[in-house]
Amino acid sequence: MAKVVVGMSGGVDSAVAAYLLLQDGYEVEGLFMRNWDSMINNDIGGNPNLKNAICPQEEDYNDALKTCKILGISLHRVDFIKEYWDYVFTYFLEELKKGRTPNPDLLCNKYIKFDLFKKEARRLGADFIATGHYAKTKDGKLFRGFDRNKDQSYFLAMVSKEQLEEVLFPIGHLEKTKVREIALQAGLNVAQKKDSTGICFIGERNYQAFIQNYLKPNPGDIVNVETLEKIGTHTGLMNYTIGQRRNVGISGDLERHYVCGKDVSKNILYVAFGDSDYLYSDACVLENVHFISEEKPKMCSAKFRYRGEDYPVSLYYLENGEIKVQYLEKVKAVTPGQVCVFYLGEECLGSGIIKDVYKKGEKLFYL
RNA sequence: UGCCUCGUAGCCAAGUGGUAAGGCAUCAGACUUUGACUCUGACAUUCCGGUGGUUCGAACCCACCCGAGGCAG
Repeated sequence: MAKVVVGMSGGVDSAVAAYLLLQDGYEVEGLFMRNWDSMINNDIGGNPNLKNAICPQEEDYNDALKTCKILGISLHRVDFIKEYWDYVFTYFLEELKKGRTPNPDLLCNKYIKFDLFKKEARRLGADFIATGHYAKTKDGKLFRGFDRNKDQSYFLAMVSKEQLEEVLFPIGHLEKTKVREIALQAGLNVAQKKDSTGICFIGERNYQAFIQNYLKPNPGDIVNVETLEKIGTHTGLMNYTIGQRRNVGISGDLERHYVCGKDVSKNILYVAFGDSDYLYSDACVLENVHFISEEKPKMCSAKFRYRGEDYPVSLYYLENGEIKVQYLEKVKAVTPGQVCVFYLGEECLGSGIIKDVYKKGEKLFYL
C-alpha cells in the first residue's frame, strides 16, 4: 500500500484531498507546515490578528488536527520559518526595493512546498505527496485545474518537472462546490470554512503597514504621465503596483486614475487617467524563464497575473535565454516582477518573470 | 481705495425661490492563496462662508461682514 503525505493547511481543500486519498486506498498521513511567525518576523504593523488570543496559524493547526482525527490519520508538523524568510521573503523585499511587484507564492511552491516539504515527507516514508491545489498533473506534465475559476496551476508554474514527480492533486479534477459537498458528506469540520486569502502562510494584511515593517518608506512625487506635471505625493514606490487605483491618494478629478508606472531612480510614481493607453502594452521580455514542459511553442496563450485572462501570444526565444512575448491584442497593466505563465490548451508549460514592457517596439519609459 | 467675479461634504462640481445631482477620493462588503482590477453598498438629517432681512417657503433675492481671486490704480 503506497503511503501519501498530504500537506494539511487546515482548510477544506487539503482536508478533502486527504479524504479522497483514503477512499482510494492509500495509506495517508498529514503534515502541517508553519512558515511564518509574526513575532519572530516582526510582523506588527498592519496585522489584524495581534490582539487575538490564538494566532491564525494555531487555529489552522487545530482545524487540521480535528480533520485528521475525523479521518483517523496522524498529523505531523514542521516549521520552515527561517527557510521561508531566506528563500521567499527576502526575494519579495528585494523585488519591492526595485519597484517591481513580486508574487511570493510561486517561490513558496518552488522552494518550500515542493522542495523542503517534499523532503520532509520523504523522511516520513512517503511514496507520494499530495496537496489541495486545483491543478492536475500527468506524465510529468502540469495542467490547469478542472474548475477554471479556482485553477491554481499559475502558482505552480515555477516548479520543475522533477518536483512534480510523485505529486498528487486529488481535487484537481473537481469543482469547488463539489469539494465542499464532499467535505459536508464526510462530516469534515472545515466543510464550511472560508477560503483563505492573502500571501500564502502570511494571510490578510494591511499591505502598506505590513511592508513598512520591513522597508522604510520614501515619499516622492506623483506625476501625470501625460503632462508630466506633479499632481501629488506618494508614500513610497513599494506601496503601489501597476494598474492600481485605490489608495493612490490624489483626488478632485472627474476620472478614475491608475498607477501606470514607476521610476525608482527618480522616485516618481506615474499615474494615468481613465482607460488610458498608457496602461496598455503589446509585448514584454521575460527573465528567469522556466519550462516544465518539453514544448517550446512559437504561439500559445499566457496569463500575466493570477486570475488574469488568457491572452494569445507569440514567443521569441532570445539568445540570452530570455523570451520576448508579443501579444496579439493590447493587454492592460502588465507589471514587472509579476510572473507570466504559458499555457497550451490545458497544459501549463512554464513561466518567466516580467522584466521589461514594450509598446510598438519601444520600451515604456515609465515602467 | 473703486469696480467685478466667486465662496456648496476631503477634493472637483451641478443646482439661481419650493425643500441639496454627479464624479473623484474614502470606508465597508463581495470576489481572490500575490498589492490588484471589477462589482455592490455607505457617504452634507434641516445644511450650502458668517450674521441679519424679504417671503407661506431661500443655497438660490436684499444688506452688511469675513475670505479667495481678478480688473482698475
